Amino acid sequence: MKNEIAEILKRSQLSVTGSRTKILELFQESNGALAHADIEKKTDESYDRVTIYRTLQTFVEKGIIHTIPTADNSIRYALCKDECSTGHHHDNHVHFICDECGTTYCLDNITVPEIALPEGFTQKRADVIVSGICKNCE
Amino acid sequence: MKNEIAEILKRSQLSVTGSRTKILELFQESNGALAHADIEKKTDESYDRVTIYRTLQTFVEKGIIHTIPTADNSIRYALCKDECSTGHHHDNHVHFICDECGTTYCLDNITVPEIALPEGFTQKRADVIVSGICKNCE
DNA sequence: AATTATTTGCAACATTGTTGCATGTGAGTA
DNA sequence: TACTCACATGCAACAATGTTGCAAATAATT
Repeated sequence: MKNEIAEILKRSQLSVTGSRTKILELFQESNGALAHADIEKKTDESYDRVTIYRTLQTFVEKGIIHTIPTADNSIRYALCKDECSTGHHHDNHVHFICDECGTTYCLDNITVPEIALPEGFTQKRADVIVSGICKNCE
Repeated sequence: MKNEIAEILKRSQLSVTGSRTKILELFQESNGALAHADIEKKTDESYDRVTIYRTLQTFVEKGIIHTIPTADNSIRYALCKDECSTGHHHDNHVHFICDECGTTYCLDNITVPEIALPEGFTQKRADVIVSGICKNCE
């Protein structure tokens, strides 16, 4: 388990450090999306706020996690599936955000439909954000 | 023109004031999405920051504008089409955000495909965020 | 024109995110 | 294992963004 995490970090040419290991662990456990604030809480404030910001940035750059667009202004992050990092294709994500509890679910099994863009527009990425009430809040 | 704006405000039971008229005007002109910062600039700082925040909140509540989810955390707003305010149906929006210049386009002519949600999830709204390079930046 | 309800601006604060720099730690090498 | 160097961390200070309470100003109603 810890080994697996170390592997991921090394593959991305990142040093294996306490904060990175811990944060990656959190993502694997949570199985959903995390915002900066969530991570701060779950790590019990053992890491500096700045470190968390930088770790998240690094992870995004290396393609380990990706951001999820939200309408309230809190960036959320989720683990990338393997395909993300290949770069051979569009990054497509479907997420569900609960209006009630704010939990963000990755709906990986659903495919993003193709969107026909007007002339001159190039698509790099497509996100579908469905919001409403989740199964725990109904 | 000004009359039309006053009409919209009255229909929502809002007093017709300088800031509200001006901000609504901006939305009608821009024909795209605006963030708080854009509005501050375009109004030449003649209105207090707080007023702009509150005006935007009010407009959202009244269904005059809607928020657009973004991955950088800056909330953007755009005018609602008439259907928005009826509430008889899902609110569906397709937007294109340019990675280069940040301009947000509303792609109203494109329909959001139906997303099949897992059991227990209720959809209130669906946003499709396509990002990439727009026609001006290619 | 006077009254009332609403809106605005100010001040103060809270939250979120960024940058520079000194210190500490991990990874590679002798 | 000890040494070196690159990189990661924490701290401090700052910048941007958003919120709240309250008094003054303005719009709507009579």
